[in-house]
Amino acid sequence: MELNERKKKILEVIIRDYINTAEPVGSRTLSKRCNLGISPATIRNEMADLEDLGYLVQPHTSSGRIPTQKAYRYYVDEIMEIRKLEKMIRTDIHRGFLNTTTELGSTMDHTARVLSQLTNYTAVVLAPRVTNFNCRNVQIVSLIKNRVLMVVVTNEGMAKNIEVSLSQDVDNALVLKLSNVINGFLKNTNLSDLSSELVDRIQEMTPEESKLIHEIIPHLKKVLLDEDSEVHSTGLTNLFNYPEFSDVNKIKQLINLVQEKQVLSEMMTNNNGNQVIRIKIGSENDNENLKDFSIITSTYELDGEMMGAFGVIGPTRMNYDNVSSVLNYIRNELNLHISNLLMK
Amino acid sequence: MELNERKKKILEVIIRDYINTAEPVGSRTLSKRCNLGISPATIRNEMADLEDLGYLVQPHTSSGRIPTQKAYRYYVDEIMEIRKLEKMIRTDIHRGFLNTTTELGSTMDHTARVLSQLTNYTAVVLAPRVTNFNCRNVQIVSLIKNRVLMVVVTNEGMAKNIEVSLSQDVDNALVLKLSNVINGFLKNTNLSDLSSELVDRIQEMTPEESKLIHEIIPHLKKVLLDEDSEVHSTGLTNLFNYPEFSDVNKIKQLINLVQEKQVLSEMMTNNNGNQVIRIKIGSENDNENLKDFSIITSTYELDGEMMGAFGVIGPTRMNYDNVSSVLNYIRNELNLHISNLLMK
DNA sequence: GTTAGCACTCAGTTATTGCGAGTGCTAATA
DNA sequence: TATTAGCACTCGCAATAACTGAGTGCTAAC
Repeated sequence: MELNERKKKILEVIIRDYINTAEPVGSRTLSKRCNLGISPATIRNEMADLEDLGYLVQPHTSSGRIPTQKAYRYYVDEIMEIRKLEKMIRTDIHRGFLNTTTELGSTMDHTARVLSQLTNYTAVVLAPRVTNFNCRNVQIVSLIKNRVLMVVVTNEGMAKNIEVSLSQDVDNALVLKLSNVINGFLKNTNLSDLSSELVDRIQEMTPEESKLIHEIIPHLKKVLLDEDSEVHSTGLTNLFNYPEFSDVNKIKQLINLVQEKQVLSEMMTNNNGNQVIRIKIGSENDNENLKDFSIITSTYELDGEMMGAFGVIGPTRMNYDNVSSVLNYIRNELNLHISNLLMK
Repeated sequence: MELNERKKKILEVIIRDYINTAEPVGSRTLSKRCNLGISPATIRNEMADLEDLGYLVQPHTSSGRIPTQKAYRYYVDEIMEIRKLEKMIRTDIHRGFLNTTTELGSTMDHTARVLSQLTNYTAVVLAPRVTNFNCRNVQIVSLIKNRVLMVVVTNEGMAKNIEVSLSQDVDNALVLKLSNVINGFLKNTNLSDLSSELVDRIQEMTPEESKLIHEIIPHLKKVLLDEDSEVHSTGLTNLFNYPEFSDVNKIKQLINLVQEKQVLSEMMTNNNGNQVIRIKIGSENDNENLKDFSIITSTYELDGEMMGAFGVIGPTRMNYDNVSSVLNYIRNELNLHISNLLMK
């Protein structure tokens, strides 16, 4: 399956050209562009070979060739290299991160914005999921009458808020009591372990407290397990400028995809292979709505532990090396920034 | 400018028909549909009159007529009536609100979803802005090292969270001190009045406290004044099904509009005329991006005071009476629900 | 005032043609 | 043997022409 140098070169030029123009590439254009000093006729022969091998197809008999998914995969694996970004862009990005506010959510938004600007595709960023971490403490703030706000804080200093209406009004004393009880069983437990059985183990509760706690737990669970709020995306309209998205149905498909935050979230976190930059091309994606797209993702970490993911969605005719290079750099920046923001 | 009964009837049928089909209405079709027992020829005469008066236009010489913006305005003002929704739908909506969780944000989301489902257009809901209310107290939760979370609670029991990184680490004692100081000047002040001068009036501060407070204030301002988080919208893709949105540019325009949350927010709250249901047709909208759309909005209240707004964006060929009727009912439900949720 | 009849208009569809970019094949060439 | 020039062929696409039909305005009769 190994291609000789010339075939490889020709394939590379075709892919690069098609990524830029979205037009099928013909032998004449190619002959001028690839600087190999070979005639269109020779190139035609090579192209026919590449077509036999499954790297190229013709949209119709008398047109130029376009790369197949297999070609993109070959390009990604064997040809392209992750570049170091230009100094100027690097410092731009770096400064941008320094200027972001101190809130986690806005850092995520910023990342998404930078990603979509630098790539001209749609960016998705997943914030760290609070349920991956251990609870340090829970603070309860009385709002009014029977409503309270619970603030769950992890050891790393991440916070999540849950509003709850209880079946009875609360006063300061009750807030304090509830607070003690909840802290009693949540402290230092992993937030994904939240279960009612856990609560039952606590013995020192009055019936009243027990009742209220059992009202609270479902809310707590629901909000903590809710993935939607962790998904930040931008640059949806970027894609509309590409000719492959002049079809309204494809746009619909895309919008639906981006709105299904849970699906996005799953898709970006299932990391098979442990590569730093993961590339899924067209039908390599499990999700049906993504069959026509490519997605490149990466992750950011804190003390070597995966915190979240981020990536870019675009057409299969995606500028793979630029996106990979950008992701690679952003990853470093994000790691840096997150470790300043959170602490283990 | 007053139209006689027959012209009025004809105009009504044309508008209704065009709203349903998006096709220009011809005299023959109309003659069958309007049951006035008049021939196409007569209708042609009447239509010519209506065109002269500015209520109708022909897309091209030999086609049927479509209503002008003036016609829609006439329809809205003089013809249509706000209906009472069917019993079944009413109870459906009512039950839906009862089932929403106790959190304000999710009530807003639910409202948006119901609106877009019932109207098949795009729904926008504005949550109450915390800056319209008086602060009851501020709670500070230490997150980690130099980071704290401030929870601002209003007298009505609304809460807003602000994450802040300070220039130095905080311990419990410092949190308590800061908490006292901030409560000292925020308690019972209107949250929009937040200014640095306010802070200067407080005398009993150590230089350290003063420094930290001055670090906090800008964040506080920024988050409290931020309107973006108050805007909930759904049903963007609903509009794509209408033939007027088969054009990608119009879709882009729409998406940009919905993403500019601040603009949306302003647009929906500037209430000139104090009507319960406000209808803006096409170019009646100030915003350039909305010139091709119609928007119907309403507001919800607590103790007679305006809390927020909600509404529907659609084509100028909008089903004005259905949307108005739905908004009218939702308004009541929302008022009810909000007064259960918040308290004055 | 209303209507039937008729000539006219014009967007949209279908059919026809010509163009051009591109191919595969073959025979000549290095 | 690999490369290339030449040539006939293919086929999408754009431009043009012809056709269709829904709808109009006008006029004359009712």
